[in-house]
Amino acid sequence: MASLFEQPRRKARERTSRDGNVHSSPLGSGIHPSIPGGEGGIAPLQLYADVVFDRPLDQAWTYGVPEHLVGLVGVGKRVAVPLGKGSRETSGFCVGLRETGPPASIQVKPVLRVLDDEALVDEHLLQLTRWMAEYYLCGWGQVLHAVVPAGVREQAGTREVAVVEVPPAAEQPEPFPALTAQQRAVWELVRDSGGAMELRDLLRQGRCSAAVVQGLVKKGLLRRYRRRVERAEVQEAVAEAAEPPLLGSREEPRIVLNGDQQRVWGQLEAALQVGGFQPFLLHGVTGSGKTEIYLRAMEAVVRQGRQVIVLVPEIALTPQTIARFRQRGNRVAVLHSHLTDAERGAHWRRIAAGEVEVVVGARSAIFAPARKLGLIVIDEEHEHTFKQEATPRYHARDVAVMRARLAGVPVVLGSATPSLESWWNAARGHYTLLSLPKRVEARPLPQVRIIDLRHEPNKGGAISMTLAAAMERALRQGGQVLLLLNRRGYSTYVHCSSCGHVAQCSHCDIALTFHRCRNALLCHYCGWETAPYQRCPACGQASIRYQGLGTEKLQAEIAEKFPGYVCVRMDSDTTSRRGSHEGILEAFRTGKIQILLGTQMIAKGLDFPNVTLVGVINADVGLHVPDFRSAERTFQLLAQVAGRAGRGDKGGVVYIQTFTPDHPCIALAARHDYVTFAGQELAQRRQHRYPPFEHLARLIIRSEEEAAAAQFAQTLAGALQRAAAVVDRQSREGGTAPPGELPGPPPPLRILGPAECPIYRLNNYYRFHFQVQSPDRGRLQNVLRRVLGTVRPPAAVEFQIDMDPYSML
DNA sequence: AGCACGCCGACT
DNA sequence: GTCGGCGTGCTC
Repeated sequence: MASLFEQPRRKARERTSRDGNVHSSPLGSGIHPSIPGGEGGIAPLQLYADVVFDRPLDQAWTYGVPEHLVGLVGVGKRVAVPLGKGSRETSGFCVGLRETGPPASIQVKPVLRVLDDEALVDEHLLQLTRWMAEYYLCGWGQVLHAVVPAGVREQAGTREVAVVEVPPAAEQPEPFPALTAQQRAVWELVRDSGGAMELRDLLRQGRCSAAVVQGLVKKGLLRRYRRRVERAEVQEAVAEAAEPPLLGSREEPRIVLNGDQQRVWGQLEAALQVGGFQPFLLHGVTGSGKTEIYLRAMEAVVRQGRQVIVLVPEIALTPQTIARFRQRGNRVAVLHSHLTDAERGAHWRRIAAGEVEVVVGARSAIFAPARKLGLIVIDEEHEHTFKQEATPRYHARDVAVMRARLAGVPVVLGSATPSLESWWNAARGHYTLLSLPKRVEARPLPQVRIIDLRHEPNKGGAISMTLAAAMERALRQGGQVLLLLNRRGYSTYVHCSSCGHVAQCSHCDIALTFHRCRNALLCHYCGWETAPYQRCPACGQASIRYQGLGTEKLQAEIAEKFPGYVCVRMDSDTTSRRGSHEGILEAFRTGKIQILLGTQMIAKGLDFPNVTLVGVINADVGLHVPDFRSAERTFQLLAQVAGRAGRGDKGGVVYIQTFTPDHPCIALAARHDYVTFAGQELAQRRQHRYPPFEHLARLIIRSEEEAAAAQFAQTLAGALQRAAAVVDRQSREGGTAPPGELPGPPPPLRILGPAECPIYRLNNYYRFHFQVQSPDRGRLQNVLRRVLGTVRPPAAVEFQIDMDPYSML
């Protein structure tokens, strides 16, 4: 299949080099020699630039480069060009230069200005973003726009938006023109907003097309102009402090590798010496010393004068790890979500200039402009936070593997509980498996006891007598306790016992959670909040029951049952303030806290040697969500949290409370048996044709108008069928069967849907979705690309494609 | 995405 | 008959 973005090749690269405008050099002088040949009679060659825009356009547009800009343009720089019928000035990325123009039938417009002195992205990042555009089905320019931080582009932290406002009364037309019902509604919306309104918001709120607004502008009832606004997220970031606190830089003694580590390190070291693309899956049980392997690999790469990118799921939870990176004498750039645009831009330039050896960051750090990249590490590769839930909906782990391939460097994916995708890639030989099956210093994995809540005597409350007794014992012996409950709030279910009414969000199909700290009923999906009520709003009876257990209620129970001990709760309610993670973890480390309870954020990567007991209050939370990954998620969570116990000399034990002790993901997590779990789960996935055996895309349709959403879902169903038929026919006629293979029937494309999403109404949107799957990814993408080209949702409806989806709700 | 073009229903 | 709203197609 031909690529969407045919790249002009070699010539362009030679050309840019000759101009002294070498885009692969970091921050060069920015001086561009004038072009020879102007007066000497040699006709200057015409140069053309391929440009992509931050729009859902699936191709590049070719512009002529005027002579005075020939020395300034460059691949990876942004340019201002005229676009569209009105030749409106628009900025885009130059992604190619060449000497042959497009066919004569299209009229070429000129590049107006070159916006950057230096290329913002190098050849590798261009290739990577192009691949992303094709893989995730969005515009190349959109990917570039999302990937290059605002602080790196000009006018950091701002963007230009179209706004409309009602002109002052004196300038309004006289008499007042006649309006359609829709125009009137839209006009009143702007008038009542009391000022200027962003066009995007207006179109969404007014559920109208741009033509309606255009009509109002023509009649003189609205004024339209462009304005530069500061992005909301920048305003937030600026308020935050600059750098994360450095933990005490204790000098770490040189660690001696154990046998397993030596074996694994030997394999990795050899690969690093040879160089070239090599993907590794490092499967090491909790506490097996994966970080030390990363550190050795980093050191080896840095010694070669090259750079390392390390991706971590959540930067706030890894201060210990970062401190260890720094202690090894590396210059480390830590990219986290609290940086201001200016700071982010500064980091970006330092990385590009080679002034940084190690880049540590979450998801987006995979786009760090390391020009001498030598290694990529992804820690906790199974974590879902690597998947971006907004366009472009990329998975940083998959992007990392592609980047490593393009750059020709090794990539290490590490986890105690690998994603089944990665495990399968290792099993089928795509990745090299490295195993650390034992903990360091011959420490045993903690013993796990399952508490069967169906038969457990219970004196009211969430903590069974067995668990309470174990906690008492652990605390008396000076150990610390970690308790996992993966649900925030006090009561997760508020209802009326006389009529059955359930407190629900008025914007979502979601039961509200009572938060006692804020004395409010909260929706965990949209944030809507309402006051708790004494009487049922449906029947008026004073019979409201607060049921269902959350972390707040658990904390209250512990305060009552363990009065002599300090118990702190860690969930997104208590850690929203910057630095609060570090504060709580430091207090736990120094022993000021004896009992730490929290949601899944306490399960990740923490290394506290004095934790001798880990308790899981309810292992079944999350097991029954309608998602093919729920068993995998549950296993990962249990195995990870169990791994927090017994990391010191005192040993440790884990108690898991559950109503379904026989479920494989619980029983096998209790035995620390990832390999068996993965084998069984893969068999299930194969049988049900789920990833990693088939590729899955989710199509999401949403609208505030239920009927409009339903109708477009039907339209889409037809378009999908037709597109699948066309692609089928093409692949049969095109004879694209790989050489050596008989052209068989094309692999089937399964289209499930339309169906209401599991959470049908969310944030006032009614939502439908499709699952489309095929064993052949290219075919899946071709069908969806064709669909994108043939249907356009009406103004009130939004339509998104999520390739390799994680959230199915 | 944003903008112009041209086809159907309410007016002089 | 025309005016103009709103869906459709194109953007080098």
